[in-house]
Amino acid sequence: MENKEIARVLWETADLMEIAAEDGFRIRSYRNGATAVEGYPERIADILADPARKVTDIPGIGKGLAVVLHEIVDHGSCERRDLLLQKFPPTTIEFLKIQGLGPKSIALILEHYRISTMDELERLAKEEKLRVLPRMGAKLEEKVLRSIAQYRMRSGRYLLSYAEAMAEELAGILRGPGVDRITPAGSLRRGRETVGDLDLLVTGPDATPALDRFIAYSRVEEVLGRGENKASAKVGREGLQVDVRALPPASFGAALQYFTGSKDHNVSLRTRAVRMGLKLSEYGLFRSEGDARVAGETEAGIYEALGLPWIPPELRENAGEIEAAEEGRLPQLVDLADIRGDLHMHTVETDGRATLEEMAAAARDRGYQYIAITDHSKALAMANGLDEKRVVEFARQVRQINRDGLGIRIFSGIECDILRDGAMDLANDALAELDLVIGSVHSHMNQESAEMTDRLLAALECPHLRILGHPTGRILLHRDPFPFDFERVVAAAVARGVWLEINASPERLDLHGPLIRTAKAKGARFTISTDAHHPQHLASMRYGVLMARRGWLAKSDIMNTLAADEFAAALQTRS
DNA sequence: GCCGTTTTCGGCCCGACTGTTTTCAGTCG
Repeated sequence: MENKEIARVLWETADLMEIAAEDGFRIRSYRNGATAVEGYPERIADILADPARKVTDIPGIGKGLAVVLHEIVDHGSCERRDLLLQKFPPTTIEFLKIQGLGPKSIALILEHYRISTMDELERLAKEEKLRVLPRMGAKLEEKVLRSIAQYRMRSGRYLLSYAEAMAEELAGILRGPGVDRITPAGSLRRGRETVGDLDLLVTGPDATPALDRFIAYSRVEEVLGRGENKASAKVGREGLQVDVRALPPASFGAALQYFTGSKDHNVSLRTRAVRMGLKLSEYGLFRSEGDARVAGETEAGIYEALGLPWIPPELRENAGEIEAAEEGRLPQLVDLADIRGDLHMHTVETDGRATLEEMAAAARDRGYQYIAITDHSKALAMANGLDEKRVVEFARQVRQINRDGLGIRIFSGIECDILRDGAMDLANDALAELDLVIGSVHSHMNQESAEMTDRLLAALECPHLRILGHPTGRILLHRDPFPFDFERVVAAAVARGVWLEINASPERLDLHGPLIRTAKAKGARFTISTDAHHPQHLASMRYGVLMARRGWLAKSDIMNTLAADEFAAALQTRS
């Protein structure tokens, strides 16, 4: 059993405990334990199996959770969870995702009505049966119905990071004699921030046995189909649909192109082929007359035969990329290797899980020249945000660290809350002490568009603000972006020399491709940052780079591709 | 349930908003 699965059981148990109104601190311990397990570099199952090792050496795991971990690894669940599930069916945990419903309300509803599915919850709200319960009213019913609608729209999609991990896991299963390459296609390959299903292409002289290995894999929950060249199944507890295709090397390029999509891109490409007297399918590029094969072994060969340079998958959204390719205007897209520093991260000073030194060491190991430490400001009380006094002390400390030399340059920074009226959460003279101020919205996200726009415009007036953090505030599959006049805010940011963050956290990926393109057209400059709360999160940079590529950005559009001295100089000047 | 310890128990992250109240519980971040 992998750490992720163990953590998942712990998270779920904690949710159930919350609905059951168990002790809050115990619930917290379960969640801490889940985080610890999830992020642990070794397999917990291995440690448990080794009599010379103790899981209780892991911070956050004590005697109690050690027993629980044994139970989970041995039979996939623990006693506490099993007992709770008798009272609250597993589907009711999903109710926690409905805005306006917390554990107390869910417990109350379940006390009065025997329901277990989202449909039944929806019916209760529609039939005005929630408002008869204490502390519930018409407004709540409305909110619940709205939120269920959103929930439905999101369900069936998965985070890019989840799909990517699944693709890697399955590649390990598919690999074998006769298999040369295993390549994810579809929206995962295009770097879309969420993925509906996973397409894996397997090629080699004898690729079909890989389909058997796939079907036999222990994490396959339900086989949907198995043909000669294709197998489909739902994999993992979340039921991600995976299609595995076995392909002969001769048509691999054509299949990769076809299954990468997007559908609209392919339609345009096929239309183009027809105009040229050709015919494009997943089997290759052929002459319309006579069926002679023109290309198919490689993707590049297909594009070339169509008179185009190879188009990076991130651009294949039929959003002008074919025209640009034709005219030789495809951008030289930024690469992960271009990134020289990470400009948004948290430490134990607020809600991060590692010290400044640990984050710096991890960044240095990634080959970065610099980082900015940007903990939260005081408005985020739950995160123990920094007040003016702590900010000034922190800036002094960073200056000292840079004198001592950690092998990487540290910029002192802050992720300062933008308050509801657009004021910054910290006084200007404190912000002036810092090298880099990110301004972010973390509260009152339900403001009307006009109000939110004014709020952001007001924040941009702050002379110390350099970066607008996660500009739309969205949390993927969980919270929609808050409404505001994006173009007006971008125009103001450009005018004031404020850069836009591309937040690389896989739950955010904010900004995304289309907004990035809009902003670039208005002259915006960008930073890509991970918002890391743990050294491992620094690896999320690649997702941010994917967003930038989907936004057609080149290295020169992104400030943290600059060398340390150039970046420091850029911080000094308002461009 | 974890942790730390002045070793066996007390502290652990809190403030604001919302809708439902009629003085505040529950949700959210």
